[in-house]
Formats: sequence, structure tokens, C-alpha cells
Amino acid sequence: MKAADSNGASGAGPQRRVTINEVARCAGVSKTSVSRYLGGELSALSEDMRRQIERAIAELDYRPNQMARGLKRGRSRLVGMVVADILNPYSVAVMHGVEVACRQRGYALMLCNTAGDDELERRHLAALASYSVEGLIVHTTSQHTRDLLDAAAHGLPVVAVDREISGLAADMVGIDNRQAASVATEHLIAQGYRDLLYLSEPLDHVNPRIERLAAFEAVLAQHPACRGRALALDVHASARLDQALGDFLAATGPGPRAVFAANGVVTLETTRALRRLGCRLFEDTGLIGFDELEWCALVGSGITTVAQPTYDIGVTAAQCLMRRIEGDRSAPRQTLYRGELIVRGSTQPVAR
Amino acid sequence: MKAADSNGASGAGPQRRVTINEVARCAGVSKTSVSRYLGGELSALSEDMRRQIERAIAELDYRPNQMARGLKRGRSRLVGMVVADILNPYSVAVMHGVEVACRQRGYALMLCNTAGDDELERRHLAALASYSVEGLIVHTTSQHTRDLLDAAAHGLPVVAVDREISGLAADMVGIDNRQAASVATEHLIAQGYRDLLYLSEPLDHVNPRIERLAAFEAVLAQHPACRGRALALDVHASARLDQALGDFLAATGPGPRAVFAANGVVTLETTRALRRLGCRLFEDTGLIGFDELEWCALVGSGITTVAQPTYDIGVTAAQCLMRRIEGDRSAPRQTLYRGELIVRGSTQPVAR
DNA sequence: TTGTATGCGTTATCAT
DNA sequence: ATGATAACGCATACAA
Repeated sequence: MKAADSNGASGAGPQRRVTINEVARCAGVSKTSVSRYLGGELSALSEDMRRQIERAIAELDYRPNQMARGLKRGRSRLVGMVVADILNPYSVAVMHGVEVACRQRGYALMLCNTAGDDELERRHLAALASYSVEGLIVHTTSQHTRDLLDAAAHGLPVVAVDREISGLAADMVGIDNRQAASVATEHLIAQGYRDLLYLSEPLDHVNPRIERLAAFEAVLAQHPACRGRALALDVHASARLDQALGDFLAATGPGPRAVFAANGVVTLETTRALRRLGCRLFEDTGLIGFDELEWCALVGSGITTVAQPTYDIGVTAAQCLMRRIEGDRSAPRQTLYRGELIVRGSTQPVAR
Repeated sequence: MKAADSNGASGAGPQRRVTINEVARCAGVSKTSVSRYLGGELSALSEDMRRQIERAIAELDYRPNQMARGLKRGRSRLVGMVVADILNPYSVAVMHGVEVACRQRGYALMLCNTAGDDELERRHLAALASYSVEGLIVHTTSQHTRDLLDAAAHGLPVVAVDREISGLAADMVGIDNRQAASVATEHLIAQGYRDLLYLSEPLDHVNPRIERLAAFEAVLAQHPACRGRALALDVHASARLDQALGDFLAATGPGPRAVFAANGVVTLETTRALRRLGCRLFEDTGLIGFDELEWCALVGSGITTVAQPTYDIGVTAAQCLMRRIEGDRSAPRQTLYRGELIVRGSTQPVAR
């Protein structure tokens, strides 16, 4: 037999939810007592009453209305996550960690994708505020985040992921870019590559991009035998990327040469470009990429990467945020993980 | 000069938001009138009053509190999305479309990841209900979704993505699996492959998996010269996958042979297994995969895929849901897109 | 230990 | 055309 529609009406209309009043009536107590029970004020309830309330709640399948709760207490138990690109595997992986950590502590997650659009970001922040989110986890590029700064200035906890938010002294969770980029660069040099090309998306004041580049150059400065170039461009512009890569290949001598892709997107586009240019992956040209992607082992002889603990970054960011929400007023913290080098075929030079 | 903290207190505590009362006072009208303005009841307001309200709202930067609104009106303008695996690129791509469509119509998105755990799904559904979400978009595997069925029976609109939810006559958005799988199978045969292996995750009553397999077998039945096998297993169990693939390779004769990977996860794991088995991609063995992934063109000679319009699926699912939310009571609809064959090197047999 | 009464910010009902 | 007032479901100060 099918579950009957308790509405009477045939499966239509927003269901009439059970309220605390009905629980109180059913249990034969006042709604205050039920509220106390829900709030965990166990000490202030007689054993008998507690049983009755428990029974009533189970019997009616009562679930507190978070809207009402949030309205009254000012706590929505809602966390907002704002990402610039929901399709970016890095963002997704972090989101995974965030979701798990939030759920474990009873917070729900509202997701916003700004698609790199500042106006959209404004609207999303407004929407999140209208739902009284208690905190924000942010992974965006935008520079013009007045609204974000305002929100933070008004006391809304914010945790930045991967990069700092300029003008905002917020908690940050990411990796040690200098360490990671140094390790990568040193690996290339140790493998015998002598011509290096650092390829990045436009710097745009985005911290990790700048720091990774700086580390690349710092290491290079210690190895006079190596020649390095750095390029920051919109890697989605295939023609220009092909041009840039082609120039590098043409300009570099017979010695081993390699590309350092500054993040996952660059790794992807660089690999595509290398194929378009007719390179045999990776005999012609070495490649090391930031961010471990699921397909890196499958391309050519495998792409060497610097892996980030994205899941942990997400978990930590969420935990950090929830501590703030729950009153932690200490100075902003940075949590930096280490990048881990995963060596594959793309950094094994082949005699040409 | 920095924006002053309007709290007075130094950037701490949940910010005191502007309420409709303050707007009313500032505009010199009653809050009823402000509410009318917000509700779009333009006809019932004098031009003068309207100006005042507009001014006050702008001046105070007032944003209606959705919690209070939801509590009173019973409409939260919240949509829940429940996915089995937040890391699955298919889910993410659909989510992208969902997010865009929701935002465009003023709905916010709450995201839940069940990680394939039924108990977790229960809890997530409970949480979503407690926030009075107005509808659900679901992409899970689970069979024991009593709670989901209950919610739907109680009138909560639900849209299924990719697959039907057994026992629930809900709207569904996905692709025409028979068409898509037929096209793929016929392509393999047309390319000259004679030994075919259909590789899937466990069927588990999941519609697309069953339908794709059925189409594979149907096409095969029309080609007596071809030999087909089908295997459904947990592709993450590498040892067993290697074994199964190895058996296929050992058993098939000198004629061209190919693997049909039933979804993106299987494509990934199959490619990994082929590499582990020492195959040169894809000279030994052809491969066609469901789901177009960003890296498919990069592996070996490129993996031929059947692409799904995942973004559109997400948009359509969300639109469909919002229509239901806004009162559409017509019979459940299925929206099926066509799979698009993208031919690459992995289905170009090489003379062995 | 328990209950009553008030208010959170909003919309809806009823007057005017 | 406009406004006072009562809910929405819950938590809490206060009273008993």
C-alpha cells in the first residue's frame, strides 16, 4: 500500500509541516519545554517530560523550522561558498571538503558561482546576506569586492581559499606557494632541463600566481646555467598561446627544455597547445603542472605535478570559518599546506 | 578613508541588518506600504510614496530578510540539489547549469553531497526540509530513498537528473540512452571492431546503465559477425578491473577489439587499467566512452566519446523544477537530449 | 522544574 | 490609497 498523502489533497501544495506547538500539545507540555529540549537544555527537564517530548517528536516526525529558528536566534546555520568558476576542479575538490566539514557540524551550504563577473558577485553576496548566512568561504579572482569587504567589516566571518583577498585581513587556507613552486623548479633543473618557460594566467594581483612566479625566478637566479622566461596570458586564447609556446620552442636551443604550468587550467591548455603544435608528449618538451588532476597520469608519459591537498584545504577552511562563527576573535590565521611533487614521465628528458 | 563599522563595535558580532521598519520610518510611511512596494504591488501606491520608499531603500541599503519572508509566506526561494558524488564531473557540469538557471529566477541553491550513503541522504533531506526548500534536484544512485518519496508525496517538487527515481513519477532530464548507446555501438562496428566489451558500473537498477547496456546488446544482435561481452563491476577495484580487462584481451582473437565505457568514471578507470596492462593507447584496443571530459582529446590518440549537453541538462532541470514550484501541476515530463558522437583516435583501428 | 508572554522581520487581513 | 495589527514558528526573559 502506498504511503497516504497526509494532506488529504492529492500530492499538491507545500506540505503543512509539524510545528513545535503541535509537539507540545501531543506531549502534553508547553512549547517552552519542547524548545528547551531541542536546545539541549537537558538539565532543566524532568525525566518524564523528556520521554513524552521524545515520543511526540518521533510520533509526529517533527523537524524544527530553521527559518523560524534563524529569525529568532539570529543564527541561520548557513554557510555561503562563493567560487569564481564552479567548473574548476580545484574549486570542486575544495568544495567537497567544505561540504563534509559543514555537514558534520550541522551547517548547510549555499553555493554561488560568480563566473568571474563582479556584478554577479555583488548580487550573490546580497542574496547570501538576505539568507543571513553566518559566514563565507571565498575563492574568487575579483579585485572589486567592495561588498565583500563591507560584509567582513560588518562582522561577517570570511575565510579565503587559495589566495588572500586584497584589503581584507581574513583567515586564509592554501598552500605554501614559494615552497611548492621552488620544489617544482628545482625538480626541472635537477632533471637536466636548461630552458624553462613559466606559463601563468594573468597575474592580476592574484597572490599565488605572483608568489609562484617569484619562487620560479628566485630558484632560477641561483642557476646561472639555466635560462628562464615567464609569460602571463589568457591561456584560453588558443592562437596566442600557440604563438607563445611556438616562440619558446623555436627560440630554445638543442638542450632540454620544459614548461612550468602555474595551475591546472594552464596545464590543460598547455597540453592541448603542445599537441596542436605537433609535439610528441613529452619528448620534445618537458612539462610540470600545479594541481594534480585525475587525468595527469594518462597523458603521454604522464604529467609531473605538484599536488595540493584540496580536500583538506576545504575541510580546514570550513572548520576555520565555523570557529569564527562560534566566536573566535583571535588574529587572522593563515594555514598553508605543502605541495607534494608527483614525478611522472613529463619531466624525464629524452635525448633528442 | 576606510568604511566605518556601523556597529560601533570593532568588526565583531553579527551585523545589525536594516529592517523594513527602519525603511518605513525613514520614508515616513507605514511598513505595510513598504511591504507592498517590495511585493510589486505598484498599482496600490501613490507616485510620491513610491519615490520616498525607493529613496529610503537606497539610502539605507535595505535588503529584505529572506528568513522572515520565508517564514511568513511559506516560500523560501531555496532549491536543494542532492548529488551522490560531488566530484563527478557530470554532476558538476549539471550543477553549473542549475546554478545559473536558479540565480536567473531568484532562487538560491543549497548543495548536498550524499557520497552514496543512504543515511547521509536522509539527513540531508531532513536538513533541506528544515530550511523549507521549495524543490529538489536529485542525482543519486540510492534505492532506499523513502524520505525522498515521502517528500515528493507531500507535494515537494522533485526533478531527477540523468536517471529516474524508482517509485517516483517525477520530472526527469537526461539523454536518450538507447539512441546514444546505439550510435556508439554502431560506430565501433562501423570502424571494424569485431570483439566488443561493454564495461559498466554495477547496474543496481540505475536506469541509464541498464538502457545503455540494452542498446549495446540490441545493436550487437543485428551484427552476427560481432562478438560482444558485457561486464558490470566496481571499476574502482583496480585488481578486478585489470583481471576483467586482461581476460577480454586474452580471449579475443587477432581481429580489432574495443571497449565501450558506460560513463565517465568507467572511461577514466578503463584508461588507467589499459595503461597498467601495458597497452599502447589505443593501438591494441579501441575505446569509446560516455561523457565528454576535458582530457579526452589528450590521452593517446584521443578518446572517442558520446557527449552529453550537461549544462543544458542542468538548466532544463532547474527550469522544470521552478515551473513546478510556481504551480505547474501537469503530468510528469521527461526531457531527453541526444548524445553527440565525438570521433577521435581511440576508435581508429590500427593494423596489428 | 515548568509555563506565559513577547518579539525576531515579514506578509496578510482588515479597517479606514 | 494607506495603515494598524495579527500571524508565521521559534527562543527567551521572566514569572511561578
